[in-house]
Amino acid sequence: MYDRKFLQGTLDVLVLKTLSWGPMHGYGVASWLEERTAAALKIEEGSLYPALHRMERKGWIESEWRLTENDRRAKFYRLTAEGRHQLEADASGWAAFADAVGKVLYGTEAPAWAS
Amino acid sequence: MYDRKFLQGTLDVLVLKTLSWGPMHGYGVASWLEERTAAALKIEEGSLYPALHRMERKGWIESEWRLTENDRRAKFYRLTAEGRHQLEADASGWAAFADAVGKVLYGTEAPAWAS
DNA sequence: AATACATCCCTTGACAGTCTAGGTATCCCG
DNA sequence: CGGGATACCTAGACTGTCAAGGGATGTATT
Repeated sequence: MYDRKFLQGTLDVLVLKTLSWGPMHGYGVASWLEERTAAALKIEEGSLYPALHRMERKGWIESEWRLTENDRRAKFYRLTAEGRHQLEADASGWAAFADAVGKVLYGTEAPAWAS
Repeated sequence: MYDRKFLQGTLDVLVLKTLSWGPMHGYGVASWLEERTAAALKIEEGSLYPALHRMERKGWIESEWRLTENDRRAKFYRLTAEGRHQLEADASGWAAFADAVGKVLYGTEAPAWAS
């Protein structure tokens, strides 16, 4: 059970990665993320939709109203070329960050001042 | 070069882990974190000191004015038992979160809707 | 003696992102 | 008809980070 606070800043890259598989609507993105991570990640709608709008304003994704398989209207988001660039940058950024945190949390090398 | 935005929520556990090696002052904690991660992490003082005060209020750490090796006055922080509990919880929480994000970012299993 | 740099502490104000808690509408199933 | 799933949205509170300032003292350089 992870702590929600870590999500900060990571939601964007998670959504971008999800959309890199193909266009999908917000609800579907959230569902897949939760399913894919065995509910370890819980995506709140109050975080998701602002994030989608934010990224659309930035030109990372584009939207289009379409019908789902269930004949419901939904706004499908699609990665732009810029969004794909952003995804690559953020994915490697995350890797570097996670690696740095891992060094601290799971490293066994004691600091000099540790008696 | 990681993106600073990911730090959100992680600073506390990084500081707690650093202090788990023994008491240290704020400046020393920041220096060690930056050195340990090869400057991948940059700890801003404007984030660090509020974090220390926050954690002291929560009872995770305790402080005491002492002299450093260089004969400078500095506020040394020490983990409390509660802080050690918090560290364990947050460390495993981080691991779970990082694992979940990793599944999404580096997984090769395509969603059903990916044609 | 003056200057610079490193060590050590702190706070204020702006800002960004998340969450809670609401709201709307349609469809399907019992 | 009621409830739950699907699908969208926003307002307001909150939290944490950052930029940009501040001060004080020790050491090294000039």
